[in-house]
Amino acid sequence: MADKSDQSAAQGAAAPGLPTVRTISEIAGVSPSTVSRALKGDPRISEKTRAAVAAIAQQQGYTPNAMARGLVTRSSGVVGIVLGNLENPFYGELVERLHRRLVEIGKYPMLLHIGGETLDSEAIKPIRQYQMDGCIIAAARLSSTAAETCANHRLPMVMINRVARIHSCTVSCDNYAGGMVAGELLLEAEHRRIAFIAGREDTSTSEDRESGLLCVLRKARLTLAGWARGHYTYDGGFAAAQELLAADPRPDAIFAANDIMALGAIDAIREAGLGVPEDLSVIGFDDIRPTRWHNYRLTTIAQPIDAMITRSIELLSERMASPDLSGESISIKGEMMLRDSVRLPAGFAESASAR
Amino acid sequence: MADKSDQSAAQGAAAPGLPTVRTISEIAGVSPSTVSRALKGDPRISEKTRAAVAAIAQQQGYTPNAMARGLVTRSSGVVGIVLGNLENPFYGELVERLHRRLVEIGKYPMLLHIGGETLDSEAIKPIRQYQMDGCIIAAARLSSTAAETCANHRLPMVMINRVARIHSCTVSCDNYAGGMVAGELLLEAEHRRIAFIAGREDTSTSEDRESGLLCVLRKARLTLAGWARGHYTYDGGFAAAQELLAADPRPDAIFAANDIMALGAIDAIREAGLGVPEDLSVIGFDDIRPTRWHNYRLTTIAQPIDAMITRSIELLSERMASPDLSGESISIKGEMMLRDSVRLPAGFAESASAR
DNA sequence: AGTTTTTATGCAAACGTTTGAAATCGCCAA
DNA sequence: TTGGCGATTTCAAACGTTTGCATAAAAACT
Repeated sequence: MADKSDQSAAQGAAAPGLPTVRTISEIAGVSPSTVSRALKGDPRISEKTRAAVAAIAQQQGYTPNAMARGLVTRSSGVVGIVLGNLENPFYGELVERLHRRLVEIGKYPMLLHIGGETLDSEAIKPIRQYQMDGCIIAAARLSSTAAETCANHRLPMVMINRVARIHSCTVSCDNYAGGMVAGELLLEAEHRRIAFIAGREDTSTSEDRESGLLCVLRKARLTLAGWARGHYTYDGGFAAAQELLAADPRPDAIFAANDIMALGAIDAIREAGLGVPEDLSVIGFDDIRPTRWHNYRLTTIAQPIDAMITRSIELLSERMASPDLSGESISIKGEMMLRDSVRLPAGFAESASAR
Repeated sequence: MADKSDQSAAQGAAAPGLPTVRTISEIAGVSPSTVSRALKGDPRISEKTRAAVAAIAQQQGYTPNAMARGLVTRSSGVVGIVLGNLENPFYGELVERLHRRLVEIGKYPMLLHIGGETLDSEAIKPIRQYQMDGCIIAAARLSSTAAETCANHRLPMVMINRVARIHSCTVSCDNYAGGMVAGELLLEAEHRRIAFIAGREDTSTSEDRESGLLCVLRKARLTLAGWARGHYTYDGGFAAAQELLAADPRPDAIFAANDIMALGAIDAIREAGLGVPEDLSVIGFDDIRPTRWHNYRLTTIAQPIDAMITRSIELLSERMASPDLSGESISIKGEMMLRDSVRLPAGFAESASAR
């Protein structure tokens, strides 16, 4: 009794002292190392003590200190994430599911950056400070020094929705194929004057989607009936559409490099007194939630977000296990979501459907 | 090419050995403690050595290991954040700015949870594991055990957009006043049959906005001309509006507890062949981006996001400095954004304006 | 010159965990 | 009885910082 109160006084003197591995070890009457091993199921520990330790840990509400662990294992359990502009709901949907999957594999996401800008070395400082285990980058570019830093650190890294200039992993939608599918649909709908609204400059997603469209047009011996830049924003899409509508003859269909620009385009078209799809068809890319809003019902190519995340997590996990695996690029086909913004040819009752 | 391989070899030689405080101390010919103090500007260190150490640290690309530091200072530099459903763009805007402000005060945000559900003790585990310095919670509830855990830890915590049941800090828009302003505007526009679309059950935001409206109606000796629940989603708002329109006589104005439901309501009204604002006025709450889309131009009460974040960061900082400060609740008035979804009375040319 | 003060730096012990190597204990065979 | 083996457990040294206290050197008083 004397020794017990003594002990708890010694330990508990610091009042809100959370239980540590030492606390548990003293209660269980074993050494700290045994506690550590018992809790992670090391086969060297007898079942009896394992159970005893586990019970005490549970009862004391013990949780290992991730920083102490990280310090010695040199793995923090933290994964950095970088997101594109959240004005685009696509990234909201992405981060929501990404978060869930990361937690499932025992990693916690730390926000490194949000927004479209290029990542400088300041932005990625926490990667080193917190010895992050890896990094997932959605739609942003790294400055060359930032990329170099990551490479030097052998930081496992996967980029979503952006093909890599640098040696690393990439998961994206098959943008080229998506562009082709969009083009084919518009041709089938008997459009001949097809215009394109591009995203931000120098982004592979926009360029590939455009290339896919151009490929189909070329086969049909057509050329683009208009081209404007919409910067991946609603306002940009709106302005781009206005510009395109000013042409004579005006286009009879618009393919926008993403949904949010397509929505802007629809509004511009309607504000000009024209109808979608009666006067112009519009098709987008991503399949964000607002495309399903009754005012729009935008036909679009859906990015396979879940599949993309699954693959990203796989690639990342593999590289966290063995950092020297080489870079890999995965592209996944998107799915056409037929809604009401494209005037369909009479006999068009294909398998494709959308809700 | 030769120099390139050379460089990478030089880099890779010391390969996994990042510079530590010891590396710097050896180069500088001082002790590790001096380096530590020099780098954080301890006045006991002479200016000369301070400069020398800083130069070497800079040149070696040294960054202190946050985990080692956190272990001894018991402050990790990590702040947990919890977000509501990102389908609502409000949270996207919030997190984007919140991130920026946190980084400014040297804290890094770790994502604890995204979505509307109640936080259980599993979800907040990282708070203890990573010894987080604080936590910012937007629009989610804590389970009672989770709340208890936070309280036990004296975890500095501020809730945004949700008034606290538990003892903690709260920053929100003045929802009651906002509801009144909305009601007053609708009355001034000579509406007499005003309906309300509520959010999720048991959320103070929705309830307060409704109370504000009711207060104004009562003063005008009116009662609610309809009430439906929209669960804070577009689809919910759409369905709620359909329900409200079925009444006879139907309402001539709808106040939705948030913008995204209001947008759904507008679409439902239009789909019913009615016009906004010719046949019904609609007013929302939040001022999310899509309210500015040309198809909607929704009149709404803007939440003062920047001010709310500023205050949140202040409250949090204060409590990280002295954890025993008592809880505090701040509510900030929102601003009416006049757009086109409310039919205005002829002589209405007030100062209020919106772009 | 001796004593006190100031100023600048170093020492060593933490923080909480993991982990390779060493130690203890039965137990069996030689 | 001794040696050896296998199964458990403990020891002690890391990991990279910070920080109270001691120390050394220099400066300022008697």
